[in-house]
Amino acid sequence: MTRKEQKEFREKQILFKALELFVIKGYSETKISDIADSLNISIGLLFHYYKSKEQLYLELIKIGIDGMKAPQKIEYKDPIEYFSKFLDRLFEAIDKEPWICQMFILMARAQKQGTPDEIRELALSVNQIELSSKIIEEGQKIGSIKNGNALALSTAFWCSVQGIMEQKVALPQLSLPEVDWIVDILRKV
Amino acid sequence: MTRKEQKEFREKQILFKALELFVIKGYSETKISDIADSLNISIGLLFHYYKSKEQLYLELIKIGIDGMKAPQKIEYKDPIEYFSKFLDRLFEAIDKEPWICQMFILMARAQKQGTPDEIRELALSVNQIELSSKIIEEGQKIGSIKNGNALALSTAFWCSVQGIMEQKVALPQLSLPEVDWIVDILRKV
DNA sequence: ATTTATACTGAATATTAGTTCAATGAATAA
DNA sequence: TTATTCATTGAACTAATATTCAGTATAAAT
Repeated sequence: MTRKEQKEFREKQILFKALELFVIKGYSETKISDIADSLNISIGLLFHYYKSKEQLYLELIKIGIDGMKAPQKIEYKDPIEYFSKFLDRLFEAIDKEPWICQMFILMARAQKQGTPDEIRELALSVNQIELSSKIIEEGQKIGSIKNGNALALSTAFWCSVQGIMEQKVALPQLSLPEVDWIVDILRKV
Repeated sequence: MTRKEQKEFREKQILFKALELFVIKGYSETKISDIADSLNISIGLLFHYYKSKEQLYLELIKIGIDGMKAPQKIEYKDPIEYFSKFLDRLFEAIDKEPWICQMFILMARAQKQGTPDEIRELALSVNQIELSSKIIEEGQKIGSIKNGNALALSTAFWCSVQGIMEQKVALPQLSLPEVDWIVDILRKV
């Protein structure tokens, strides 16, 4: 393996192990030595690639933000269809790539108190709840989404999705619920 | 104030401040000195009442378990009505006593990885999701709750409730969503 | 009034975990 | 081939924070 390859390999290896451990144990509860040990590398080597634990967190959040900013080309006539398709794709992606579920959770947690300020602000820069409330308002106009405060509806929807992701990580054996069950939070009966 | 009263006062004072800080900052991120400082007492005094930080966590979880085990005398004909009433009461209680919301979150978090084993197992001993799935099955029989894996439905429901509680603590200004929106996860259309 | 128990403090200590660094050997460039 | 760069390690250093403790003041008991 060339040095360039080795570097890229290590960087990714460390990053993804950090993501995994940050999510299952929590950021503060994860020791640098946990990451190093589970990769069978020295602590010194980890610091050779990332200058601090917080830097590692930061790099992950940057990746998460890039992923969320990538234009989601979801075609839809009815906004309900948008959320339905979104969840379909999310669940499908998670089945194939567990790290997507982990990233989803990391981003959500990073927005909360207890996160280093710089990181928290970054994570807060992409606000899924607010974006969705615009689409919800469309749905309310055409009568497919129930009426009421769109922001609160969006909050209920995303909280539900996040809660399910958290559950998935805590108890992987548990099967994901039907997409329709979650979309029913929005759907007008 | 008599010594007995003083003792009880301090014990509660410390316990509830710990609950508040554990929930808004996270257990690991909360320093013993944070608790002591915000109560204007010395660190030594805190250790006079509780022998360790983990002990404090344990005492809180015990209280949480007692609260959940207290028989919930909710009268209902239709299981949907049970969940509706349950949430009504929960939201009402939270409005009056913020610590109930905090306790709800602490219990949920304690069940996840990253928690000291002894505490995690204790928290896992009361499983709201499993209990509710029994009631959901009743509702499926009489046709008021949508069909499908009752445990997964229960999971979706409780994840949603938990997500909303977390949101409430992170951003208290945000208003709670309508109870009906959440119950719609269960309701058969 | 004297003694005893305990609420309380501030400083000292212990422990944990993040970070630095000098040394080694292997890959790359000259 | 020789020099240089860099991946890697393990031990040392440091910072943060949990925990202990000797001492003081005050309430309770004798």
